[in-house]
Amino acid sequence: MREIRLHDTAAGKVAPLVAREPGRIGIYACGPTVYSRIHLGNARPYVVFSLMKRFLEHEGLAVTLVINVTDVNDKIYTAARAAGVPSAELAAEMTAAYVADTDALGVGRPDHEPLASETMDAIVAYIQALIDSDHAYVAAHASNGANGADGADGADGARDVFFRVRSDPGYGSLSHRHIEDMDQGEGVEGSERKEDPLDFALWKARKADEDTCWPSPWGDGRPGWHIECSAMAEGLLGTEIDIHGGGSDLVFPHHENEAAQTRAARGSELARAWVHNGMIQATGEKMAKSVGNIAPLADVVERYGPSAVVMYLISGHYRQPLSYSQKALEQAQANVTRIREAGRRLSRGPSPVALEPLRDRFFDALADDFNTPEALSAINAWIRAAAGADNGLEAGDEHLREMLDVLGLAQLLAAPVQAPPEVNELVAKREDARGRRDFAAADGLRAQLAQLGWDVRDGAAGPELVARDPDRA
RNA sequence: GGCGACGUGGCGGAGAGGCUACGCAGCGGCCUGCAAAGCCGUGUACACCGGUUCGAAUCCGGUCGUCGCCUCCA
Repeated sequence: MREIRLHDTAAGKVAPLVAREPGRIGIYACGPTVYSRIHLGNARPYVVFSLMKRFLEHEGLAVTLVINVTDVNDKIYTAARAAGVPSAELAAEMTAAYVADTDALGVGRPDHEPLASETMDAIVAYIQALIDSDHAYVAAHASNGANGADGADGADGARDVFFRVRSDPGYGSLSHRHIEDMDQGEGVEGSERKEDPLDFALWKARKADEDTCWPSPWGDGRPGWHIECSAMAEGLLGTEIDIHGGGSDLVFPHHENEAAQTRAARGSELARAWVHNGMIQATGEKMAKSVGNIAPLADVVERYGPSAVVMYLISGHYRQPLSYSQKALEQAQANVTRIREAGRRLSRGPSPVALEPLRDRFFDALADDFNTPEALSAINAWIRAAAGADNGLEAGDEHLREMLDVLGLAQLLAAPVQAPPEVNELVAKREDARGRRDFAAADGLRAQLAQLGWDVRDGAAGPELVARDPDRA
């Protein structure tokens, strides 16, 4: 088996992936907060870690991929209020939309997709463990509502619980920053109840305008953002997870806090390797809902097709920023078309042994910090070589299928769609016209066929029908 | 202000001390009634200024610029 190397944010370098348990790899990636439809930027980690799983499986490892859904969160409350629907309803609706939107990409589903709302017992127990070990504390005063809108806030005695950041000597080791260097911004919600401005919330006492809450030893409330991931990840994968991933914007504070919680409560690291993908940029900056430069995933898939979207996402190295533009997606579409055309010229079956080095180059590239652009380059080289041999007529598609499958693009080699009878009739009429050298009539029929979504290519072996854009049915 | 990335040919985007990916677009050719698809050929790029070296786009220092994080964020 190849040695697989990945960039670990904590170590700050590319290092060999050594499975916690031989032959098995657990991956936990942070998924979306479901308060609206996801955008292209949210899709990047989904695709990166899904494809990483496929690659590791190809290398003979048993992989468990977990991508969580944050369905309890301030933004959800805010969005639900604005929409005039219960927050749980909005969250459920957007979770379903997220599943549909990512399903459309065709790269597979994670093995587990835990919801924060369904992990409450474990979250509460986790917080209790942190309190018991003195790494967390219950706020001295009941929350009185940050907005002061309702004097009854917290009257039931519900309290916030905070994590004592300075109690973790390892704090900052993931994001490589020192506590002293941090802006200790004031004015953050709940700051007056914290012992230290650095501390972050594990449990938030229920506010009057929040329509969901869960019971706890500290009163009704809900979990903070970071604790849910520690709890969900541990519940499904344990600690010292092989790979913990997400967008690079999560390194601090989200992942730093997760790591601190796990060290404090369990005495071990949450993850052995932290893998972060770069941001997608639009209009020169990070694509984000708060910036307003987002491209909803569903729209992009609708417009360019799922294969082109996946191709676009792997056209750059996962750790680098990736620019979003119409042109970039169109290029990805052209690349997809090129591969599909190549597949058309291949027979089904074993590939020439002489092409194995190119296939190996593909997998070696992925083993080297998941270098998809280099891997794509190997595919192109393979295609060129395969096509060069007897016009490609003798080459089988096995290698190409194997490579594309890891990228979630094997559908590009799907058998061509059969044309309906009326289309074939038009082709026959056109052949007739061509036989009479009535090219005006022939060209007219070709235009008609194009209207119906079929291209005709006149080859030595007769006309070939090609469905236009089968990726966008 | 602190921490960290990055500046590559028209565009996207790898790589990396000497062997100068790959794709898209363009151009020329073959094929074709014309197309389409394909094939062949074609572009000597690495922000700037110094330094190290026989040799640097690749290492070191500086300059300029862009981006990310430090606050919710994939």
